[in-house]
Amino acid sequence: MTATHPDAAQAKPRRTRQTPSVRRQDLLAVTVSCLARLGPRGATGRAICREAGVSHGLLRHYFRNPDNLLLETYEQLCEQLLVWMTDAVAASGDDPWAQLRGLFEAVFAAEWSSADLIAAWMAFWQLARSREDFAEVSESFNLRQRALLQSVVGRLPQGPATPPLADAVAVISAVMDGLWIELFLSQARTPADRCVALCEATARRLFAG
Amino acid sequence: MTATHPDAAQAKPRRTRQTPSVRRQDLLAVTVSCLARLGPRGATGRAICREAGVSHGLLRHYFRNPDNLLLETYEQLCEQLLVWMTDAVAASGDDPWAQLRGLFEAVFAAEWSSADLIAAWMAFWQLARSREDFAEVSESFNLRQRALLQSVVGRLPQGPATPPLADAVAVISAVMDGLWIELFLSQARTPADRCVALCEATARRLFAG
DNA sequence: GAATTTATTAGACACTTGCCTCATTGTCCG
DNA sequence: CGGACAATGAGGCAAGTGTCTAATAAATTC
Repeated sequence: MTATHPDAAQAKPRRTRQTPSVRRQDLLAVTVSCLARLGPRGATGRAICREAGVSHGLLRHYFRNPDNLLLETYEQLCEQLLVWMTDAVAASGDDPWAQLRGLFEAVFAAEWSSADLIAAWMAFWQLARSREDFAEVSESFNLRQRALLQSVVGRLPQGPATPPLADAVAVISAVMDGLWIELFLSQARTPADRCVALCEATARRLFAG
Repeated sequence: MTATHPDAAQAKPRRTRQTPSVRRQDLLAVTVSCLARLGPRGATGRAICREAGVSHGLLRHYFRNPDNLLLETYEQLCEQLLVWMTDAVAASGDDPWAQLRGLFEAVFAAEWSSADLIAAWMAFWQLARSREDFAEVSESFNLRQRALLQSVVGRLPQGPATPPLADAVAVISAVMDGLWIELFLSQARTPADRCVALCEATARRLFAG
């Protein structure tokens, strides 16, 4: 997003001898929006290039094939979301309840809970079903996300009837995912702030003292 | 499953004529399995016919087009799941807790919580994003499912700290959906009976007295 | 047993997609 | 400055898909 001269619009892809990262990143971003708007069926290599405003021949120049572009997009998305969540926790001070709330707010922040993004996410879930490489990325992300959640939940002060940690994490995780889906299916029915509130209420109930 | 003459089966005639309703139902069933195994991208009209063992021209004889086949499959699936859930509640006696447990067990029964079926379900969710007709089916199903859940949850005896009905329903529904997804992503990590137990524990906690 | 209906197949058409190859443009370095 | 080389475009080709039409064979009817 550096300022470029109007006539130098073409100079966007700075060419380094190594990796043309800008154009590449551009294609990755377009892939997400394409996946969200057209679904997995419409998000074809040519469609992505069309949307990105480049010729379809270019895809092959940066990625081995369209599937590989999808996979890399997925990997990047997972990485970004993990960083986003981890940062939110880290920025919420030392109180575990504040951290948990920060985590919820991060997940349901507008940046990550737009119906478009969730649609892309679900497209990847599906690809993970039928493709081994996507499944690996998905599994790795799940484990890491679960670990993050557990590290926060594990620090909450336990109440008299608090369930085993694994159960608590599973329930909280399920509520988050379920509300995420709900948000996806009907943005209006369950606004994001209500999702955060319901998540927190569920956690409080699990750790009530 | 109709009885065929042994010599007819042995000769493997290229065209085995079927009752319209049978063949139609056959195509609908194959569509689900195709969607599950190949994902939304692979579940093309021709692939479905291939898997069903009929020529691709036949699809048009029973359905307007492949999309229409998908839509009807979705409608049928929704209808069946609703009946399945409603029956489970009805067969659980009059105690609301028993009914709720019956509902959970129905949802996570092997018939409906196989990864294949959930995969098909998610494919439909995605189609609902980009297609109006699919969205209508999805919305209608959600409302009816929500109404069923609410009718059961609304009869539970309230505890001192029970949240508003709408919140309780939203949380329980979210946990169900979330665990469903979890089941889909990793069949091994969260077995069905554990899903049922977690759902029930969550409900008990909401209505603890 | 012939006539009619209809489930079913086969094939053709236009179109899209993924893969590939070659031409062109712009940039960098000697 | 001019060659080398990466970034990009354009187009061809085989394979797959959806739609349509015409030809077959099984079932039904008279």
